[in-house]
Amino acid sequence: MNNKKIPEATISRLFVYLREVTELDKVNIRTISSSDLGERTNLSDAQVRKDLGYFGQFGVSGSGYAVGELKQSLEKILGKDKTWNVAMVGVGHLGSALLTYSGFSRHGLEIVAAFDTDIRKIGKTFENVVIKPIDDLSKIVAGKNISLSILSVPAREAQDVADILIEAGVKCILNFAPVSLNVPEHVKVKDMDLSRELETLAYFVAGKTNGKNK
Amino acid sequence: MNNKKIPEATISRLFVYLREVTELDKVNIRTISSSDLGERTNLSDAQVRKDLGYFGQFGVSGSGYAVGELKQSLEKILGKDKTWNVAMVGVGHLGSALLTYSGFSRHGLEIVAAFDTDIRKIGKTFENVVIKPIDDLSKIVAGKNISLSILSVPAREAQDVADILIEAGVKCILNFAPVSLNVPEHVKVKDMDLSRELETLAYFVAGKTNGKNK
DNA sequence: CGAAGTTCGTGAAATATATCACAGTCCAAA
DNA sequence: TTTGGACTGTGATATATTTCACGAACTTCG
Repeated sequence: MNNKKIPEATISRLFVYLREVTELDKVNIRTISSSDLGERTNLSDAQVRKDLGYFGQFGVSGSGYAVGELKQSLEKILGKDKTWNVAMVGVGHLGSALLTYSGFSRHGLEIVAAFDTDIRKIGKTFENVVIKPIDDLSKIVAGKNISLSILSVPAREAQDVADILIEAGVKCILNFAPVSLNVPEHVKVKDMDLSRELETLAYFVAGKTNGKNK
Repeated sequence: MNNKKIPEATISRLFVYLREVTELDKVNIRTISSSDLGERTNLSDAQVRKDLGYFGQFGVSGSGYAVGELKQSLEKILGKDKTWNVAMVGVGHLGSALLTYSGFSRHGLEIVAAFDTDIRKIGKTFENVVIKPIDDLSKIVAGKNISLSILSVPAREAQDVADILIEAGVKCILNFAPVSLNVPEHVKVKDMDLSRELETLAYFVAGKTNGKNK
């Protein structure tokens, strides 16, 4: 194990490796080399080894990585023994879709509270989560020890809601609103700007391809 | 204007700048400096100037950038005079939420076709888009000149569907399925793995904060 | 008009990240 | 055991991206 700062991209890839070895484990594959794992994840063998190398030595020269062990190690590193409570703010189309999305809980992410300003939505239930008014956010977030949040409110409300979340003690925001949030140092935001991502992809194939003039 | 390869991150930020100058334009602010624009987007002034510098000289020493001109230039650079047809595959919770999401069309992204394998969904309409069977995908994608796609099918089907999309001529995939897609060189994929993003955020605040042991 | 103060544009430096390449380790087979 | 082949772990190298820093351009004001 070395002490260098670990790139965020490395952590993100670790989850991909974990996903892969979990699959391998299911089908009783016992061993995998960095190059095979790289092939399955569209990464280079060196990248795989380097990423894992930040956390210790998991491999065996000559044969590769023991799938079961690597899976356990990754789970340990990534805190898969933990469960995270998540607050959802903004229960529109996207928010309600995410509330009913079972993928989160499979990964130890439990949406335990949901909030909206729309009085017509308050009191409704999605997947056992009752929608509460934003005014209750602070109390509930503190009470349920929530440090992760998903923000899917309209752009114009996003900053205000983010401020409330942060004030309440939330440390991470997965931000679906197309705005640049201003947050203090200790809070991490990941922007999920769907239009922007799609447009950015489009940029790189434009010319070669077929957007239409308006 | 220089000829160096332009980072993808730069392009992505250009959309952010455009969003910002569009706001500024609405409220009749005529001029903005790189440092002010940086502050509004949580980026450094140098980053702003460098990004814009890839595409020419838009600024005026001493006063900054003319908002209207910069807006027009960015729109030009980013192909905002074009409209993109988008295919949506997989109309589950998430897919249908995205179909009814108006944010795309505001950005020149029109979802003009939607597909699913579930016979119960086929024929239903969301926002004027009729859900078609995957078997029709190839014909429709070619016919409507679609080069962008959103993939929100279950993980196990994702690669097969991606292959079909690519075969049909799609060039970009916004991939919500938690799998590493294998695609040819000329196709661009952006993974939107919501759980992974949230978990990656969580990793960096863990310890300082409060995931619970299972 | 000239001086003081802004702000841009951009090479150069710094930092971050990914790839290379190979010594050393391990396995399998005879 | 010994040999050949497979594979890891990791410094060194290469590439990519961001930040620095400063000359030149422009604006404003007296």
